[in-house]
Amino acid sequence: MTRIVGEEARRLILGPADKAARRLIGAVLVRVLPTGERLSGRIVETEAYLGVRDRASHAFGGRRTARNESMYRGAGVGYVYFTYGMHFCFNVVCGEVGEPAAVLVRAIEPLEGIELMRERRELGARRTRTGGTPASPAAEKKALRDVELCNGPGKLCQAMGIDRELDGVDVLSDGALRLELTAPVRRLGRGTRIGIDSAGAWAARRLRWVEAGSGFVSRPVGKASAGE
DNA sequence: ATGACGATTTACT
DNA sequence: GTAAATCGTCATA
Repeated sequence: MTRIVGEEARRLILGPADKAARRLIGAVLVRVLPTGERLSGRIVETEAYLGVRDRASHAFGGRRTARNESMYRGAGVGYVYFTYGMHFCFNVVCGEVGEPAAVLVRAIEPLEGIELMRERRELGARRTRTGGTPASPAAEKKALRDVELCNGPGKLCQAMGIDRELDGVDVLSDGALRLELTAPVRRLGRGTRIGIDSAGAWAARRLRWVEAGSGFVSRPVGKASAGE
């Protein structure tokens, strides 16, 4: 399948975050490790963070700090932040320079490097549970299925090795983290964003997008479960 | 300097 | 369903 990269891709994602969030479904995210090994996956779930008026956005009200500086650097920049004391989340910035709009990548369908992803996820999970001490027999038996490797914003960062060092990189250049667009995905589902309950009326906006029918999303849309 | 909290994940009842 | 883990960031003082 034809991959759209570089400046052509930048033009396609530049604009309102809701539009960019839809366009990014189906795009391929590629991580090139320092060893040269490749990890990649198709984006199957995104959320739009519209800009300074969006109460759920880190840039709400024009807030601009060291943490969210990348959001202001223009379309194609990656915004990686650390949260809950243990997880990273990855966004693709889609606004003009100075306008902090971005798309949170919430889930990908693993394509390349699946066994490396599994190692990272299982090691990480063990470390979280035991604080670095030897794992219990039960923990050692823990085996993650493919569908559990990247079905959440923190999980995919752990699997792909995305951390603070990749904050601010241009994902439309040939670097350690690359974005390759494909033809638009037709079958989309939408729902409300997850984990933003304190955002008032903005929490009700349906700014979350998934590839319809994908089994690799963090949670299905369209049901009355928490977060919908 | 301090305290509250988070665009999450996991385990447990 | 609920709670714990775990710490950088930010607003307040």
